[in-house]
Amino acid sequence: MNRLNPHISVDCVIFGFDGLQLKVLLNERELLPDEDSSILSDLLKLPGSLISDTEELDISAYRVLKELTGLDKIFLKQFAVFGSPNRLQNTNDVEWLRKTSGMSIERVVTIAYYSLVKINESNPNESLLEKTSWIPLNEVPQLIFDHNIIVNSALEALRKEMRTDPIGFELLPKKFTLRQLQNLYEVIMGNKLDNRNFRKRIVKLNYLVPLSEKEKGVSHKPAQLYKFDKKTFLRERKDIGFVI
Amino acid sequence: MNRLNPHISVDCVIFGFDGLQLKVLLNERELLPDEDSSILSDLLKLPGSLISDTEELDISAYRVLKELTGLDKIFLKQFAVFGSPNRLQNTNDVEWLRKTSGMSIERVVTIAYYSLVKINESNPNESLLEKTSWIPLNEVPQLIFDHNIIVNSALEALRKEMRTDPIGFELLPKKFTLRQLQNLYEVIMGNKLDNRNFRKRIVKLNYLVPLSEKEKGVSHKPAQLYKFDKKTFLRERKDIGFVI
DNA sequence: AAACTTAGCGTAAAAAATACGCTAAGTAGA
DNA sequence: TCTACTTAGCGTATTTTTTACGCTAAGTTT
Repeated sequence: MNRLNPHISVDCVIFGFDGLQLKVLLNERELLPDEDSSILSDLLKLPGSLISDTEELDISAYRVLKELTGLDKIFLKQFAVFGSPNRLQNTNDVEWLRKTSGMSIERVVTIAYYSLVKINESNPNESLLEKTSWIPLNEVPQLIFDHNIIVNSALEALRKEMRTDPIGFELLPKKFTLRQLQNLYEVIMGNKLDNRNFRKRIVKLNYLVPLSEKEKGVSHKPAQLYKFDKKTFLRERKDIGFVI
Repeated sequence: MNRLNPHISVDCVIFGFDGLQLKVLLNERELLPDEDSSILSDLLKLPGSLISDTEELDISAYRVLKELTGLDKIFLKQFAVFGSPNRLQNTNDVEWLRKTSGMSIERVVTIAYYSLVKINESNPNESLLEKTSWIPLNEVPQLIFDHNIIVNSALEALRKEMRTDPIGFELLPKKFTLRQLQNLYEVIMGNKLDNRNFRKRIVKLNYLVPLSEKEKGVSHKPAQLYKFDKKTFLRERKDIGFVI
């Protein structure tokens, strides 16, 4: 990696779904030698980095993701930019940023991405394991800088995208049950769905293919596993309407 | 306005609709003294500016818009970021940028906005009038830098947004006919709609209110004028579904 | 007055969304 | 092995929305 550009960064809101809850992957920011952790409340941050000066923005984001999750072909979407002149307010945090980057920092415009990760397939970098954790969305504490705003904004962007694109599968294992799929949509969109009608809706979709396998290790009737066939989806995709 | 930040700019894709065509507002970039215009093909550019170092990003974009259209309460949406390390390739253009900004330029990350303007109410700044023109989307020539890519990307973002939000009205006069509305959606979404079914769809919407006025100056039966009632829309907005 | 264009109303059929009843297949605990 | 319990999974009837298409009315232009 080349020289860092101290004016522009990328931050990633990494979403994961454990079957019941939507979670987000957060980093601890290291304490500075002279900091007293007991009086600091915002020690968690979004994974991110200043960009390298010769690097595509998306590649910067992928780099951050790869370091953290060990995955490299994961869903990534640039959804907003945060560049308020005074978004770096907390002087402790600015000091931390200055020291860890080794550069003098004035204003940093950050390009925000959200990413969807199959939580069970992700394999956090061992060395970072202790400093990284999946936090349920409704338990996210106060974060560094404006990172709470970025998380909320990412969630809205995700919801919006889910209304028009089938990206939910990025959060599920390759083989999933209809129950998992339904839970996912219920949690993210925030409304209950009728079991039976949901099912009927799925059966009509040719790009959701039932496998000849069943769920294992559950304490009730095991459900059929399905997979998402992206090719079929793209081929059959019908023009959705529009709102007036 | 304060000191400029030579690393970050805003660019605006300003859309307008004349009743039949979707157009975009473009600027001429001035010739440098030693340039031969006859050998240059890309002399048009998107309106934009390096940001001021103390300015919110959105405010920078509004500033550009205000200067160009004389309007200040217009629809503006940040939709993408373009920051490829080599997006400023053409050396003539870089030289132009260097001279007009008075700064040394290396890599510029641009925050892209699109804006929707009521074309008949806009009132371009007199001094800029000669250097600004509305170009139909399918006649946009080769532009400076990566601005063609930005225009195409803006159009896609606009289409996507129109599927879920009633933003088309931003492009129409306050009082409009159903024919105008239908033309607008046909042009942007790229498909013909049935006259009669379109009409029925509208009548059901309480936020599209018929006025007691009719169209004037047309060579056929004048149509009823309608207006968009945003308050009613927000109040009655129903949860739209989602794609799986 | 005739030709023409767009506005505007209506009806029937097809498709999609909703509401709800019920059985089947498995697990866990007694 | 029996019973209780949980979730899977199929079906049907009703309502709502979308689609397709026929037709008349009200203006303008020649």
